[in-house]
Amino acid sequence: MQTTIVDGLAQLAFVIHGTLERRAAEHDLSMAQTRLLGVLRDRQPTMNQLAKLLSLDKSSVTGLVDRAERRGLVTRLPSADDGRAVLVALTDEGQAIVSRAAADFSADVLALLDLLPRADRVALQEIVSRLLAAYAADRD
Amino acid sequence: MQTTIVDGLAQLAFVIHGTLERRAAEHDLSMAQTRLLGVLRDRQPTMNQLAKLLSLDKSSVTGLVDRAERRGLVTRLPSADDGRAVLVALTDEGQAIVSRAAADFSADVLALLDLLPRADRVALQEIVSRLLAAYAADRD
DNA sequence: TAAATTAGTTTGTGTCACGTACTAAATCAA
DNA sequence: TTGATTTAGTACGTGACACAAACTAATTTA
Repeated sequence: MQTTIVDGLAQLAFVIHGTLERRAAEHDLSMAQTRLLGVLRDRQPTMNQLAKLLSLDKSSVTGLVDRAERRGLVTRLPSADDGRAVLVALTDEGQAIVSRAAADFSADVLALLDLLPRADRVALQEIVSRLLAAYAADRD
Repeated sequence: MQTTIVDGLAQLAFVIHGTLERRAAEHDLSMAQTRLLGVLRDRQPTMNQLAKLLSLDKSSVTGLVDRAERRGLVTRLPSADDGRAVLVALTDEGQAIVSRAAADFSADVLALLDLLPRADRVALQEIVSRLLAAYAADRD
């Protein structure tokens, strides 16, 4: 059966995805909110850019940002360049919560990897890097 | 800041998860519906067992199965053992659609892996197998 | 400068997940 | 055996989420 590697990767993807979901939930974050905060960690995009970054319809982003803003995790700022545009940024609280969730998630994944012998960890990192690079190159 | 192994694995998990989501969507299946049909491929559980398999509240499963049944993908059957229980099973159409979606997803993941040199593919398969085995053993 | 485009919100629809309350069947206790 | 409790499943109400279509306001373009 050739599908072994497919099943394995799918299982691994679900394990990692589930880990993130669980850790995010501990901070009362849904996956949608988590993705929003994650994207805003090193950016201050417009609503439109945000929609592209998250692969969502712009009307979906309005609601997502509304709820995050209501919780004090993000702010809407006017754009200096374009009077129509709105910039979205993390608040200090948003910054703090996403940092904590990311650290928790990181610890979980590192603990998972600690189950492997060191040589496997090193090899896995290299292979995954190559795979993602090839995937990115292929997506052009 | 370099890309860490945690980031790499998270990215890979999202790529694979997104691939499944996209392929499922081509068959008008949400992730929730896809998980439902996937679980029913080799089982005919009660609503209660289904809730445990999917880690959902039983009231959530009622709605999920309602919508799948309305689309003709699953059926509710009476249980011979327990007059309260309801068995859920795939219809022929449900079977067909989940098989097609699984085949499409499999093809995508194999195409992704084809971007790697053969030695990497082999190594990846082995490492992922070991990782999942260790994870399962750890979960006892 | 009038027309077309773009950014964002509003509104309406559907899915999804949860908690609570409910009905009916099965099990337990006395 | 029968009355009380537990269990399986559904109904209902709420809220997050995602989309499409219609709308307003600002910016470009012709």
